[in-house]
Amino acid sequence: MTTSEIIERLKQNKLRVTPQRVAIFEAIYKLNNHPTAENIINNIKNNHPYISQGTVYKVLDSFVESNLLKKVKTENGVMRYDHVLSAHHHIYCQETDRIEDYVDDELDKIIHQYFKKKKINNFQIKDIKLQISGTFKTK
Amino acid sequence: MTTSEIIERLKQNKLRVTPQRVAIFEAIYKLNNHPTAENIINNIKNNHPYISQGTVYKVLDSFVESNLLKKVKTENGVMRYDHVLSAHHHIYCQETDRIEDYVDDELDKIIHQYFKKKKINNFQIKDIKLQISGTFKTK
DNA sequence: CTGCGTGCAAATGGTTTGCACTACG
DNA sequence: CGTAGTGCAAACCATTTGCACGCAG
Repeated sequence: MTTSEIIERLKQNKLRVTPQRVAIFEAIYKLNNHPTAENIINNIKNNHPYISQGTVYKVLDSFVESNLLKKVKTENGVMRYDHVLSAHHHIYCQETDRIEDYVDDELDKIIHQYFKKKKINNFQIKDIKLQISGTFKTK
Repeated sequence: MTTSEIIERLKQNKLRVTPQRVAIFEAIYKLNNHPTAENIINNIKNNHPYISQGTVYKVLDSFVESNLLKKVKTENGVMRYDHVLSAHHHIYCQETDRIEDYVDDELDKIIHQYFKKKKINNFQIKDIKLQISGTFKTK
């Protein structure tokens, strides 16, 4: 994603284009493994040494507000920011703490059909997410 | 669960029996909706005014260590403690913040079979949890 | 020029920790 | 009795907030 595309993206969402916002946007797309706020701050510091972490949090919130990102809460309670917007599940590696997205329409269909037949008492399902935990094989 | 059963349970797990531990154990079984540490502290204060919250956290950790409880981290980042030990999923009500357990062997079987056929690249699955979000119907 | 965005530093809040004291076994 | 458990208060740490200043539109 180029800088001008990012600027376009921000404008579309009626967000003022500031160097900080652009830098944060770039960082998230560069670090495309669900970075934490800390990851983002560190990544930005390389190119843009002057950015305050309060701002990073505020910008991230504004991105979430505008649906450019999703906030994901992890096992150990730190937020991660996810730029994949379509519905997807998460694969979580217990050893390396890595999170990968997992999209599987077939699986979604199976689960969806299952719950079509089998209702849960007095509950209206809006969304189902899987968390698949395990380890990456280091072949 | 009676007090003597609780004491038995603690002994089985080689945990010293103290009034604090018994009180916390009781509270968790009374508040059987995945209480937070805060819920537990408030509940205990009614009968046992003198208990420090540091202790509550330590006791909860020791219970988790001994597999008497499971720690669950929720959307908004607070820990909840869950005394259901068998594998289960969670139903999360977006309106009331309520969490219910959901056990469904048939569903587990379907998902398990699905992943038997369809492997995920270089990943060994240890555990799959569903988070079912939605709202309880207020008939 | 007007107000949104930024930087800074202080506040927050759930959880953890260190240490002296207590009481279980 | 000795050691694990407790109470207390201070520390932690990711995140949030308040406010004065700066820059985008």
